[in-house]
Amino acid sequence: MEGALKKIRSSGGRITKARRGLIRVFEEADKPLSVKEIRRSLGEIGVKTSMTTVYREINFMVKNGLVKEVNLYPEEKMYESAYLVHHHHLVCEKCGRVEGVGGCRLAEIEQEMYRKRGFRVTRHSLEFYGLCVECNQGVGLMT
Amino acid sequence: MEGALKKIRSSGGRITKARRGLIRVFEEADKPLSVKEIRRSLGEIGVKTSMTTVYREINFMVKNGLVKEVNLYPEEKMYESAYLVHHHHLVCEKCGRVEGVGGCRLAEIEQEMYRKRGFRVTRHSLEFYGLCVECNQGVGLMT
DNA sequence: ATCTTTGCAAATCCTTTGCAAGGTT
DNA sequence: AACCTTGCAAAGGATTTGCAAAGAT
Repeated sequence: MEGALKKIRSSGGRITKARRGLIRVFEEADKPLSVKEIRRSLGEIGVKTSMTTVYREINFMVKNGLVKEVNLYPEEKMYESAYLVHHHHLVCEKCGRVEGVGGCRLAEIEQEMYRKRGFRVTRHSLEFYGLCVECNQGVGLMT
Repeated sequence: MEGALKKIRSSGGRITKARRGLIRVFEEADKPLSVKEIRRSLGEIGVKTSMTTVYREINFMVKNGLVKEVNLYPEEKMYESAYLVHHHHLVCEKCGRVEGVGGCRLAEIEQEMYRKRGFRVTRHSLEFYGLCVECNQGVGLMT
């Protein structure tokens, strides 16, 4: 929260209800959110805003490094806090649940990209799709 | 080409100029294409069509397993042939070039997701972003 | 001949922008 | 007081849909 407020101030921005609300929404979110979900979440904590403001403020927060875009679905942009530690996503294609997983092991592969192809990797995006524990119950079991 | 035509027929579809053209475009593409690029590529091989048809036929081809959606940028859907062998993408953030890389080593990690969390991974999407060989020239060198 | 595909125009949906009013510093 | 942010209405784009004409089998 503090770091976020500081970034806003140092970019010449003001601390408004919408921004406080957004910071809180992203702090409390346990998965990436779509623009609509963000607006709904704001509403749930008593911050009423227009879609216009949500769009504008999300862009502001992305530009200032408070929030990151996440590429889960080709249909819809999702956003999550930029303060989360690096992780990947497990997306259940049945119920839609999204979990984060830490323990990234791509560093070695990235170095190899540089050695073998001269491509200097600065970031990556990795998502797994499938069935979560609950949706997977009984699938493939011989009963 | 043959496999593709067969899939179209077996889904009750007809072999039209647009579809032949699309199959050729995807066979010859060396990177994922946006809807606009697809239309342009069609034009270049002499297949004039409307945007409407491009949208409709791409969706048809995705639904019938000829083409896959690729999640390179949150801004824009991209498409590539579903007949390519599994690969990931290297996206240069300076010049926009996109290369494919084979040699996926995520199988073990996927098994671990199942053992440790019960999540059954069926597919994944991995893209690397950074600077390609050419754009990387001289960067970081002490001259 | 029958059923599918095409392209236009219109409809929809999502996102951005201009601007006057209100909020923050 | 100066400057930033908000929300409305309107504009701009992208994608989808209805429908009559053209095309494929």
